[in-house]
Amino acid sequence: MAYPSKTDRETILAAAVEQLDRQGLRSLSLRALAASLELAPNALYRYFADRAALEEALAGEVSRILHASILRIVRKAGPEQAIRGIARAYLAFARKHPNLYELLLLPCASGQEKSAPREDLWIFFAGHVSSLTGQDHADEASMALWAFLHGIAQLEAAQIFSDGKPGPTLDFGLNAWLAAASSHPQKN
Amino acid sequence: MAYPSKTDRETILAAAVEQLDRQGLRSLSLRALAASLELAPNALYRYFADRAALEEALAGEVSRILHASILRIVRKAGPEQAIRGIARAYLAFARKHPNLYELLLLPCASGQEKSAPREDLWIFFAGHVSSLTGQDHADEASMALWAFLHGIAQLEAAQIFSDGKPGPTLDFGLNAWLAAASSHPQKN
DNA sequence: GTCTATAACCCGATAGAC
DNA sequence: GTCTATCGGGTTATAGAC
Repeated sequence: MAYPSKTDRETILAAAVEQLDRQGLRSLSLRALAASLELAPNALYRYFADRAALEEALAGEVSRILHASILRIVRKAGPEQAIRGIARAYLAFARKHPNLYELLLLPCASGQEKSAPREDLWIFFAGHVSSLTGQDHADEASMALWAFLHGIAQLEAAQIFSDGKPGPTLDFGLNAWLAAASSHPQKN
Repeated sequence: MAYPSKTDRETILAAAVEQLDRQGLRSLSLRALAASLELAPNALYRYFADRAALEEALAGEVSRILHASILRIVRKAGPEQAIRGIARAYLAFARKHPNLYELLLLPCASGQEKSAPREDLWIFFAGHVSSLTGQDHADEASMALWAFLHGIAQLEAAQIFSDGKPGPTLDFGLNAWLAAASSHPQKN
């Protein structure tokens, strides 16, 4: 073969994640990405149909990295401490990698299949929640907690918190959620 | 004067809001905006230093529109019903105008003064909350509720909810928040 | 099948004439 | 305040070398 592959999807994605983490999605350019891999300006089109496809793949990567990051931090403990640990790890990731986190909830185009890595993260998350609430209300409780954590992350990124510290707000919401979650009968 | 004014800031912003609402921020272009006003491609630079300045002004517009939209819907009622009404109106706006809502929490650049319209909206919101919680915990409670509502809006925009309906999740979180907010002593 | 080369078309931004 | 002209850079599609 005359032109052996100089790269592959994984290598491209790794470089893209690195560039995304540093500069943000708005200024992520396919040309610069190709140049950093010493490729022609448009060589990436062999691996991704267009920019949207790359962003979609990046969103999956973000879910994987976040999932791994949470697993690395969370220690075995009671269900409530596990939830608090997950919340802390989730927000720590969003704070440390705002440009990556931005892609986690990228509004997906119409009629698009779900990201598998995000599904894995969701299953892990909902599993911990259901050990507190029981199966009956696991879905609502998990979604509500996710929504709250995501809101905290975004408000912090937008520098809404007057002193930059979301601590009291996080405590208020987390305690409210835990009280509601624990008050439901555990039938599982 | 050889070239009389053909436009002004308000006209530009109104047209920008309309184009933003239809096509989204990513595909909002200064050139197309100028063309829609029958102006030269760069005529807008007299009114906005650059694209970031226009987006910043647009974010203020979004806060104003959202504030007005909530005021239009919310009826006088008990504090709890007012909160439920605000939540409903907030999410209705995010659902109806996802492209506008996206700008509400646009991460602001470093060292930037707060948007005045957003501050007005915040005061209105926190005022209703404090009538439930008292002054002592108004800030944490308001921020926590805002974070939750924003999370719901974003999860819905990302089509995370399996059946597309965030109803049960919203009820779970809102009830948890109301229980926590009402349990605090009202000292004001 | 994979990379290179090129070109058409878009955007943001600046400079200078009117 | 608006215009024309232009620069640099980005995305995308096509044609062709290997």
